[in-house]
Order: sequence, then C-alpha cells, then structure tokens
Amino acid sequence: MPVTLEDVARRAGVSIATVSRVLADKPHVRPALRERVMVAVRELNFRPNRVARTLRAQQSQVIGLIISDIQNPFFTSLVRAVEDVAHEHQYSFLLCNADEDPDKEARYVDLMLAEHAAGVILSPAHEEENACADLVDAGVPVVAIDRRTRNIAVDTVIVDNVSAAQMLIEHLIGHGHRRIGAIIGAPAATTGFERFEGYRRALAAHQLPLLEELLHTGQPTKEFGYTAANLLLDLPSPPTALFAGNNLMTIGALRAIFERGLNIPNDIAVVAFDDMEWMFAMHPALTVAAQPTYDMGQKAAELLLARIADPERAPSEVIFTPTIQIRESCGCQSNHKSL
Amino acid sequence: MPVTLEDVARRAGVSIATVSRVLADKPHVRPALRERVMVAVRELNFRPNRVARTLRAQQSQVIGLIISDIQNPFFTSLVRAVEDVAHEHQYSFLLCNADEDPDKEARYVDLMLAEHAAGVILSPAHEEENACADLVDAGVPVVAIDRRTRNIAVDTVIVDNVSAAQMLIEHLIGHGHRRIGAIIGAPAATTGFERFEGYRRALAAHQLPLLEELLHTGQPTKEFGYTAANLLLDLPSPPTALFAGNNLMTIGALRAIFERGLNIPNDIAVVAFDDMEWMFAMHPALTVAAQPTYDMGQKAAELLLARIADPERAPSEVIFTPTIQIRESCGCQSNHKSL
DNA sequence: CTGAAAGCGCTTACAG
DNA sequence: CTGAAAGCGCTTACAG
Repeated sequence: MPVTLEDVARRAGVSIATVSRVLADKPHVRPALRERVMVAVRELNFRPNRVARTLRAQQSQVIGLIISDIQNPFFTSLVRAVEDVAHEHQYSFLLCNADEDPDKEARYVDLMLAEHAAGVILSPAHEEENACADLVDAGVPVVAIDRRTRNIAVDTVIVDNVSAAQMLIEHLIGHGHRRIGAIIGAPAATTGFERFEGYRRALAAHQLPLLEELLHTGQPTKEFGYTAANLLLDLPSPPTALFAGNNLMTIGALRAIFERGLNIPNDIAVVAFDDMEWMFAMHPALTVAAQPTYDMGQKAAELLLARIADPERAPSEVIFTPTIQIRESCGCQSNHKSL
Repeated sequence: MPVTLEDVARRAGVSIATVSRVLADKPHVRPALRERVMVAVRELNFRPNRVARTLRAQQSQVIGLIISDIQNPFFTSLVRAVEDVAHEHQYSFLLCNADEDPDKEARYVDLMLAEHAAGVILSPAHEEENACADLVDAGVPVVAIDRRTRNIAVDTVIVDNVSAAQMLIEHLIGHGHRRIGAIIGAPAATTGFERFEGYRRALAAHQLPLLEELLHTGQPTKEFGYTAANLLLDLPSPPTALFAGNNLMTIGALRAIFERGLNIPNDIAVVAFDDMEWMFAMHPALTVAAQPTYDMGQKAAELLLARIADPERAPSEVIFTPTIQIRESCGCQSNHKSL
C-alpha cells in the first residue's frame, strides 16, 4: 500500500489540509507544524500521488511531445532540449512518435486530451490536416515545431527553409552545376514544401529548368533517400550534384553514392539540410544547412510554458536561421564543369 | 469544459454506471441501452478522463521507459520497439532520459511512482546503485534492458557482451594486431564491464599483455570516444587497431581518425559494438557486433506486459547474441604486421 | 493559522 | 440488467 496524505497527517498529528499546504509550499502554516509535517513525510517516504493531484487541481504537470520520427536525430535533439526545460520547471513529458502519419498523430492528440496534458508540442505531418485544432478547441496550449499549421494559428518555431535551401542550391550553381538532383520530403509538410520552394527559386533565378526527372519527393526516410538517389544516379545523364532534404534522406543518398564507389565531391557534389554534428567528421565534403536544433526545442518549450502561464497571449512565430556550413568547395566532374 | 460521463449519461438517459460499463465493454448491458450510449458518446465527442480512471481503478495504462541517452540511436530503436508493443496493447508511455546519471534515474523512478505507472523498463546506469529496488518495493513491475541489476532480481533483456567483445578482439588478433586500443564504457554499467571483460579474455587467451596505456574507460559518449581515440593515437607507439565500446564512442573515434587523415583499415583497424545500420554504408571497413535492438526492445515490452498480467512470475533473463559482421578483412600497417 | 468538507471524473461492489 | 452510492488521493474554498 502506498503512503497517502492521510498517513502523513496522522503521523504528524495535523489535518490532511495542512499536509497538503506544506507540500505545496503555501503560506500560512506555523513553522512548528511545517516542521512536524516534513519529518513525517521523510519518515514515511511519502510521494504525493500525482494522478490525484491532477484530477483535483484540473491541471497536470505533463507536457506532451508528439514528434514525427523518434529515430531521426533532429527530433531527438529537440526532445533532449524540451526535456531539459521541462525538467527544470518540474514538468514531466509524454513522448509520442507519430511516424509522419496524420492518423497516428490524431490518436496521440486524443491521448493527450485524455491524459489532461498541460500543453503539447508537436511537429505536424501535414500543414492542413493536423490535429492542432482539437487541442486548441479543448483549451490545451500548443506549439508547432519544425512545421507550420495552416488550419489554425498556434505558436510556431521554425527555420527559414526557403532561403537556406536556396543558398545551398545557389552554392552548387556557383560551382558550375547545372543538373542538380533533389530528394525532398512530401510537400504536405512545411519542410518538404519550403525546401522545394528554395530549390525552385534558385533554379529560376539562374534560368535553369526545373526538371521532373531530377526531382523526387516522398517520405523523409533513409529508405526513400536511398531509392531516390539510385534513380537519379541511374539516369542516362545523371545529375552532377544532389540536394538532400533532410538528414535521414542524406544518409540514404550517401549509401547509394558509396555503394557505387563514387567520390564526393569529385564524382558528385552533395548539399544537405539538417546536418548531424558528426557527419562533418565523416564527410568533410558535404555542404549543409545546419539547424540550431537544441535552441529550437528550447524555444518551443519556453513558448509552451509561457502560454500555459498566460493562455491569452497572441500566438507568435519564431524563425531560426540555419547556418550554411561549407566545408570544402563543391567540385564537380570536369566533363560537366564545362557545361 | 470537457465532456464528462455525466453529460453522456444525461444525454443517453441512463446512469453514469451504465455509460462506464459500455465504455469498458463490460457484459450485462442491454443492446438498446448500449446503442443509445454509443450514440451519445459520438455526438458529444466524449473522451473518458484517463486521470480519473487511473485514480479510481488504481491502475494506469502508462509504461515508463527510463533510458540512458535519448540521443543514442541504440536507445531510440529500443524506444521505437517498446512504443510499437505498448501502442498495440493500448498503453501509452512516459519516456525519461536519465543521462547515465544515477541521481536523475532515481528522480525519474520517483516520478513513475508518483504517476502510478503500470510498469517500468529501464537501463540502469549502475549495476549496484540503481533505483530498481524502489520500484519493486512499491510493487511496480520492472524490466532491466541492456544492463543488469545486481541489487535486485528483475526481468532482464541483455546481450552476450563478453563473447561478442572477445570475438571482435580475436578477429583483430587473428589479423596480426598486437597493440589494440580499447575505448569502453565505465565498468559500473554492465555494458562497460562485460565488454572490457571480453577484451581482457581475448588478450589473455593469446598471452598478450593488458596495457593500461591502451585502455580508456569513461562515459559512453562521442566526446569521450573522440578524446580517448586522440590520446591513443598520440601514443609514442600508437595501437594498430581500436576497439570502440559502443556506437557513440565509435563516432567519436572515427572523427579523431579521419581528422588525422588516417585510413581504415590500412592505417588503423577498427572494431566496434552497436552498429548503426547506415554505418556500414559509410564504413565498409568496420567490423562490428550488431545488436538486435528492435527485438530486444520488443522482448522487454513483452516481459513487462507479462509481469503486469502476472506479478508473481519468476524473473527471467533473456540473452540475445550479437551478430559479428565482418565487412572487410582488418588490415594493419605493414610496419606493425611484422611485430 | 488550521480543519472539516466538498468535489475532481471515474469504477465498482452492492442492492434491487 | 441497471442505478445509487462510496471512494480513489488529493486541493481548495469556507468557516472558525
């Protein structure tokens, strides 16, 4: 049997109300009583039942975190950051892995509602069809991270995808590349759409055609990156450079490249979004747009806590700027350079 | 205001007891009433309050998962597996990141107790000083994963670290290596201790000395792997091969190696524990002991569910065997080969 | 400053 | 088969 408030009260010779006050650090308790309660708490090793507290106070201490892919290092950095902030403020968190699946996302949102989460941070798989509205309707604070929502205005922490993608592509163009393959996430999610947009704009700015055969959009996974890269490399006239839309796709693309014994950047140049710290060490030839992931997660958690404290504040949008990290000039095959 | 059982009951013209029975799929409800309740539930979009249910039923539907490092892909695979099983059985889960810190671990165990978790899966940072006993004392089912507990017997899912490490080292010895540097986790955790043990045994079996200068034990992180590898490579007579104790340490070590422009396996051979799928693509020269991570997580979740169902069953230990994957013969520098 | 009591939203014996 | 009622362990007005 777990120890309850009543046990502590009996032991300390006070009412349960007093024990509750002491534990909640409320004022108006005589120091002597407070002391007696503390002693009893310690002696009995009392742990207040959070479930009862949540039910009664109609306010939980758990933050929900619904991310798209727990196996994506980008999201685990985010999780890490949110955890640090939550922990610091006495919150715990429920982590859910929506798998880029709007249905699963909706089910998890239901769960958050049922668990009475104090607030939710999520990365919507879809700009339109996402469950943020359910949360907002229920009065649960929400922060969207990494992806925007169009169906409803919520606090959003995002990165300037368009410019970053554009710079990455311009970098390639500046090095003489004309046929640039792109492997990007589906346009329903912000990251997919905006990174494509940057690609499109860069090509347009240099009067380069947007060729369908060079563009692959799909799930942001290693598998898709691998498949798409293979298709691109199998083209009669393969691209001289590749743009990978996120870290997982990059890994897949690299695998395809290495399996063919190609060298980066001599045989093919690669620019990518979402570096992972260590990737530099292994691939100094990669040029990447690095996102300040930890800062993003931290900011999202702070926005959420601010909204929990004051639900009336107007939603804000925080845009971080990725850092373009050029590690080595993007070479290209000599037979293409002359194009 | 959220919809409650009472709202549904009123709408359906029945008592809350009946609504509760319908939702819990209990027998003894007239089909007509059942139907009316279902309609009301749908019309009101009722979501039962899980917090109230947990408090009343004294039984929650959440599984706690306390892992050592959320940024370690090994653990995220585990998380993924546990999630799949939990989800399948209508459980949600609370994820905590103990950071290889016994204090943080203990705090999270307290949280699990306070949240009335139905069960907990954790990877103890320390074989002796871990908080499993608190859980067991409180009657909460526990499964230890990846690491053993010595202070108390609980269901355990683990890998045969000693043999795998030994095989890895024997592989190097078989290729003529005599000076083998080791970068391993601290011996307080099972993985650190047992992998060291495998290293020790392999050397002993071949009458090779265990040299302190070749051994570094510490935190299982990229940073430590990097630092340790640098120290080893700076030795007046550096090792011809490196044994990295886990995936993060491997990444750190690889970084150190590449920064020096060394080639694997020509300049230095590397064997490692905990492959990450894609690492092969990037480093076909690595020989690794691959753990069946997903299966381990799945097994742990199943053991936990079994124990929740029957708390009296005797604790069992499931030992998985890592697969040694040799991708290319481990070369070594010619000037060392003659030793 | 302190306590008795109501009540958060459910589940579950207990009657009927 | 169905409902009234107790109670899970807290918090929080309300008295005193």
